[in-house]
Amino acid sequence: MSERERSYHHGDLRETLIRTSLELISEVGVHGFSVAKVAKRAGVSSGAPYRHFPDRESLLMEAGVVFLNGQIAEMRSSAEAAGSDPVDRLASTAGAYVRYAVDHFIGVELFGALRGAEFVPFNERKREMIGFLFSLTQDAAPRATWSQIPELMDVLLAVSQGFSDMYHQGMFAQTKLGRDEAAGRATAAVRYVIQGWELREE
Amino acid sequence: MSERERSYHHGDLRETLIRTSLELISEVGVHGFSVAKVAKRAGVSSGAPYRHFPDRESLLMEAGVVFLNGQIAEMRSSAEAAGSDPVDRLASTAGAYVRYAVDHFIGVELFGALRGAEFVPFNERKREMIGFLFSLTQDAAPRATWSQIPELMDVLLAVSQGFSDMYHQGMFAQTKLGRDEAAGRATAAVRYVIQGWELREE
DNA sequence: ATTGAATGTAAGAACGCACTTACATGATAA
DNA sequence: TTATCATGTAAGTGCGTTCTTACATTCAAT
Repeated sequence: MSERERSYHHGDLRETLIRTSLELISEVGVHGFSVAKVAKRAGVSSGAPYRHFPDRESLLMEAGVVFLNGQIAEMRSSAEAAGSDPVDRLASTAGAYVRYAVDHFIGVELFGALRGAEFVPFNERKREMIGFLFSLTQDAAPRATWSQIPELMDVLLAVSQGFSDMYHQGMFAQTKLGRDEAAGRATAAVRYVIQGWELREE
Repeated sequence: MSERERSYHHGDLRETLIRTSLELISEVGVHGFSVAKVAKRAGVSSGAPYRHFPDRESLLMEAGVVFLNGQIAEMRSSAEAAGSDPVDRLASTAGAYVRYAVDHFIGVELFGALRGAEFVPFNERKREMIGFLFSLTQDAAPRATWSQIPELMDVLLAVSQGFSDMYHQGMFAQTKLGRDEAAGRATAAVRYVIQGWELREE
């Protein structure tokens, strides 16, 4: 493979560029992502990516799709590992969300950059994640009506995304917070939210 | 004043640039902020801002300070208006946080851009806000130990910041969410968190 | 073996950016 | 009035960006 990477024709540049994009983003953030940097890091000329992606956004979107795939997979396996209690499953999933986002240095900005109807595969993955969270939330809050579930889910998403972004931007009151601590706080916060929601007055 | 703005010497360019920066940011976000755009919008040459600010970051920081001042003021008056119940005060403050952030289109990215010891006035305002939230949290969760308060406060910040950023990036499950609805959900979420936290097992 | 398509390179156009320099203007104070 | 200084302008430097164009190389099918 490393021999192939040295030859004139790379052989697998498309996938390499996507992987390299995620690697770059994990260091400089979505905001610092650029086609030129990715190309340089992949050891290829700055025009080469345009043989595989029509423009910058398309490459970013493909990377975003791979990111969401990985995040969803982590969330699913984390829910599985949490056992059968629905609140455990939901809380654990939120922790996985934060861990994955922190590890990849990807925050809410990705969703801002790829908002719009033109990013079809990304939107599909987004819907998949939302559907998964929806069913988890449904199980964890069985008293919730059909219209309350998205509201509750938005709270849980806000907590998870908030922790990810705050970590990502060094915004915690007491710094020195590790990845797993941040994720742990998110799982605890989800429990608080669910428990507090259960005893609201309607 | 409009006469003054037309004359060769503006007369109050420094303050105008700060106001214009916030106006620009509220439309294009912190990421889209640039000295050139601010200068153009203020009707002044692109070099003029450098008579008042040494570099881009300094202007951004001054705008950030004004933003935080306004946000803190809104939070304080919102807490005041909420009455004497400490949970009401805290929840209402979170709503004010979200409303102000949404109105100004400023999210967690600002804290990322202005992280660092060199931004002294900004850090002072940050500390002021944290101190205010700390005391509110303390009142709302009287059972919390000294070390638990920052943890709980981080959850509340994550919720508020998460709602702001998600709104800001169009990331809600059901869109068509207005500013006040987003803020309302944040206040509700804070209540859930506090109530859920109160009945945790230690 | 030859040819054509896919995929790489090198170079550069066109742009926006932060910031600088030389000069112009106008307020202020002697 | 005149000199000084703060504050504006015009123009430009240098960089990084996206994306294009003309050409080079290699692979694959005939």
